[in-house]
Amino acid sequence: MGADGGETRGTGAGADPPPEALTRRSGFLLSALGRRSRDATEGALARLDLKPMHYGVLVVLADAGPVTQQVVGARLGIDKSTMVVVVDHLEGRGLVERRRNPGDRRAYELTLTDAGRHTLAMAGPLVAGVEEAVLAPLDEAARARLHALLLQLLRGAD
Amino acid sequence: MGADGGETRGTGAGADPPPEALTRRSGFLLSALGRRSRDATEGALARLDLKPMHYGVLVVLADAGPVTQQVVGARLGIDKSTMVVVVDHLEGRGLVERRRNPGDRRAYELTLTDAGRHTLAMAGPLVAGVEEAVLAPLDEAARARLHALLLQLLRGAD
DNA sequence: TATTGTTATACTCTATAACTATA
DNA sequence: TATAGTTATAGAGTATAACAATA
Repeated sequence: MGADGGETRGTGAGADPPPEALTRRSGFLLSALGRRSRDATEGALARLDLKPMHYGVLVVLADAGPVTQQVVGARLGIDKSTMVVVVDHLEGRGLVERRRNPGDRRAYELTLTDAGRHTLAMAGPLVAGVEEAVLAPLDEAARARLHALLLQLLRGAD
Repeated sequence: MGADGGETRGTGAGADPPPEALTRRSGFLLSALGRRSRDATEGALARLDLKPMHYGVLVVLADAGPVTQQVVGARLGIDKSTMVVVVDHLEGRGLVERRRNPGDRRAYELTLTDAGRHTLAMAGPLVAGVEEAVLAPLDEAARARLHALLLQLLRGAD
């Protein structure tokens, strides 16, 4: 957890507020808001029977074209054994296809199917809607400032 | 996860960067940075044999004085059955004491011991150090802006 | 010998439900 | 009947290690 104290769920739900000694820390806030955003996205994507991880795989494939499981996993920080389960799910639903790479027959090329592109197109607005709800307290200028700061943090530690 | 794609670990570690289609979303960034902050804090507190949740309990007790397990749990969003395990650990190490409440003998009052206060005093700088590392890419003014924005988000959804 | 993907397994975290002792 | 805390259990989520096929 962040500079946390272990908010598990609901820091900001209906429960008592966390003490100022914790909310004073940006690390705690990042952790609490990250969890809130994550949980809300998970709830929204459940309607499409997708977990955030599945959505991420679809996004990477749409973005980077056919690539191997390993490459997708590296982009998302997903372990290769977890990737198997995730791709099994997506393939079982006809959203993704595994094709043996002729050049290296150990590897699969993962490709988006039309159904996968369609599902991704439905998921996008759901994810955007969650973000809209999370960012609701901020006006457009504040959102832009926040995004720039967060991006700087992500990049800075690479 | 945030507006994520399921970064599991290492979005920002040594792996490939996530695609722009994901980093474009503030929700994804919140989720990724929240996890980074959380993991780093967990690593730092491990030296004191504390998890972030344990640290949070100590902070609440230092902040709010003797209160019941239920109250602490509500402040941190920790389930009551999880609270039992957390307090067992803290009590076993002599950092916290359980005292029956004379007014309501079902409830315990949790109190910080001197050892608990001492451990908390050691943990504070560790947590602050993690935050310093996470926020390193930002100067003081940017950190203040970020904190204000995050606080507004946390409060706004209460 | 190293690598892609697979399988089996174990571990952590957390939630749920049933129980106790009080109220 | 309801509440504070406890216990037991089950479910996610994820990591590790051993294995197959290929390089």
